[in-house]
Amino acid sequence: MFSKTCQYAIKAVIYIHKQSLEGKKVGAKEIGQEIDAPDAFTAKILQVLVRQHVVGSFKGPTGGFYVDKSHEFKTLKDVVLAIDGDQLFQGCSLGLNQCSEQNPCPLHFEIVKVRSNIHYMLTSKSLKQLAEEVGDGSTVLARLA
Amino acid sequence: MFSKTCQYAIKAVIYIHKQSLEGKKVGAKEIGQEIDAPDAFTAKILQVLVRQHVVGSFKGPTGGFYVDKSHEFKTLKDVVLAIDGDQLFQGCSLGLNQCSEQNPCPLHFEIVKVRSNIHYMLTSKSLKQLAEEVGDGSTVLARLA
DNA sequence: ATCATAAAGGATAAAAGTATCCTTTATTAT
DNA sequence: ATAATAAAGGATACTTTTATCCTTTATGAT
Ligand code: FES
Ligand code: FES
Repeated sequence: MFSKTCQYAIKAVIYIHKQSLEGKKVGAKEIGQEIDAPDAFTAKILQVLVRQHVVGSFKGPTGGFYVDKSHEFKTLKDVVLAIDGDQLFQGCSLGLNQCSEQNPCPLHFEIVKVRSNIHYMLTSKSLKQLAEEVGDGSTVLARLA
Repeated sequence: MFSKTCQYAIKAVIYIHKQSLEGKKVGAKEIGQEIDAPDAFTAKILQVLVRQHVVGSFKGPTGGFYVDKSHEFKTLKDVVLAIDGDQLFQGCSLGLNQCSEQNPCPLHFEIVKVRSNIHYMLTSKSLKQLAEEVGDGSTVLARLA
């Protein structure tokens, strides 16, 4: 459903939000450790997320990744779009050159429903809410091996 | 959502069903052309589907791929399981070592709903029905470039 | 000013997924 | 029996994704 890169991205963004709730900036290394992803690779992913304004970053000592008011309306959908693009939302699930209502593939009409669910999943909760759920322990970003 | 290989597999199986409706066996080459997939690669995928008893095959002249009574309860879900495995159905969408209700990732409870939709999509219609829809032109397996 | 820190960027490398080609085996038609 | 056909299998190549490492740039602390 999501590329491995995108899974990392989702977890990273939620973790950044969680730390930003406490006003903390976090480094790529720490993020990688917290979400159980290789840190150099995590850093690469974060570069993309910063370019797409999903999160902010600051260089130098006391630097790191964070979110502020300017990111408050970003959702998981923006994360997915930034990393995996719009294939999941726009493309034909069977790989036809485009998804078309007039010339549908055998899965089209069911896929439309699935997509609607996925869209809801990725937009209904704010990243802040998701971060709070991790904060209070009701969900987790990593698990012991 | 599905690997490219799996997209090919789904289209191939539906096409085989379509031809079997008319009692015809079909070769890998023809299948590849009809579903717009490389034929040698299509042949490889078909080997897996045959091993998993999703379709049948017969060697030699007049040979080819087909389905009969023994395949009548196979669904698209079996195709996806044969090619992509159970990651889509059982795995954690965020890549945690396993999906767990007790220790859920932030997307878990929404993913459960999405999965239920996907499961329905892949099991509610028989492969025969899907083949008929392609047969009567209401859906398509390929489109002109 | 200098140094330490952390993100950004570039260059590779390793692994997985996708694709091609050639040989072997089973089956049919002659 | 022989030749032709088509799937099965094996080896190899190409591409994309995932991952690592090293250098450069920006910033803050001293
Ligand atoms: S045409 Fe295939 S999903 Fe719409
Ligand atoms: S724990 Fe992640 S999907 Fe269930």
